[in-house]
Amino acid sequence: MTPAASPTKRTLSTAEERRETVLEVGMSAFAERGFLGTPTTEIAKAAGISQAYLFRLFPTKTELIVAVVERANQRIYEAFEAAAKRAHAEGTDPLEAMANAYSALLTDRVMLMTQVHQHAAAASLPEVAEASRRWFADLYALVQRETELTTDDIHRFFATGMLLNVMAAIGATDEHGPWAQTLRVC
Amino acid sequence: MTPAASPTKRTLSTAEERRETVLEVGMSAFAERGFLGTPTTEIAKAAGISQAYLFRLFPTKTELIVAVVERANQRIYEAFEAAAKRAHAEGTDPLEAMANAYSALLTDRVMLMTQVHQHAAAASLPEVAEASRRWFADLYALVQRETELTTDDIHRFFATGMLLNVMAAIGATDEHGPWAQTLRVC
DNA sequence: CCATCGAGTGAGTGAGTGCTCACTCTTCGT
DNA sequence: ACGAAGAGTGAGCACTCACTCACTCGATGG
Repeated sequence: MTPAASPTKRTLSTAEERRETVLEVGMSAFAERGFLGTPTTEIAKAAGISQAYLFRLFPTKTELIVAVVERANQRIYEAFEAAAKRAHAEGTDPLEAMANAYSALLTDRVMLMTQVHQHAAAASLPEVAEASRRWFADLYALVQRETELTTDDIHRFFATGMLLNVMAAIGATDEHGPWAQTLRVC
Repeated sequence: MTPAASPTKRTLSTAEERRETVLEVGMSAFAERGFLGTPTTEIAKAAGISQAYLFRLFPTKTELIVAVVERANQRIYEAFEAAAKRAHAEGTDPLEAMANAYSALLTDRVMLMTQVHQHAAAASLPEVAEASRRWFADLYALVQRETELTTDDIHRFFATGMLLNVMAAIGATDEHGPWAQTLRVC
């Protein structure tokens, strides 16, 4: 049983690779049923590892939740950053670019629901609340730096984003009537 | 052990009175730790009844959750309605009156968190999503009828409300910096 | 070839958790 | 005075959940 051939073929993954997988499938799972509503067994199964090993990678469920939240927020930040950079290079409106980037992210139900669950979980998990605030501050600074808009416009920008979150979360579509059509516009 | 005296004194409550109490303390309990995070035992204890009886009053936990959500939404609607009526009588701006009414409601942490948890729970509980949509539609109709504003202004009104929700949920206060000061204004 | 170490798991465990059932005690109309 | 209807509960069932431990096995350097 000498593994003479295929020197780069690994049957075991590194812990870091596994953590990566767990974060990814964990985010999906949490998005569907919420942080408390999703058991760790389910995430372990989806990641293709035992629950016991999941707890070696993330010592508590809370730590996994916080890691998922951090990653989702980071992804939003990077999308905004890239959109602004592109807009500047192309000479188009950076705010519009960022708004479009956010809309695009929200079409991914996983990102959307992670946002909403994050805000709900902030009440019981101080680490989540802290992370939310930190990324809000960073995002605000980014928008302010890249657009040089008035605080009033920036307020409107974020407010619209939060309304979009809620509309999507409660499943409001244009068919539900004029109210949904009006409130779902960016 | 004859209860000879005190003929009008009732030691038992009616089921309706109990349901009322359960709704009230249930809303508080759910607000703190979320719908899934709050066990029914805790609510029963807070309401001063056995868990067994709680399940006679509300046959499933989900039914209790939906009842709590309905009540919170109804309270918001009534607050808006009263504010608009008062504004019309006094000749002041009805939109401003409703905005103030909402701000006042949000100072009650129970109402605030019930809103946020409702939006998060909408993903897993279709009844909650349906209730959210129904009350949003009613609220929209009310604002439109009472203010005769452009859809753009109504959009801004609701968007601001949702942003306020989130800011409060993640515990953002003015001390957290200029971003919080800007985004927390109505 | 072997020692060492990191990857990985089967099989739990104790503390809940929603919900049920058989039963008791009050109230109230007649 | 009595009996039906309603208020109310103790005890527990069936199941789930986060988390643990003793253990196996594959990879890698010397």
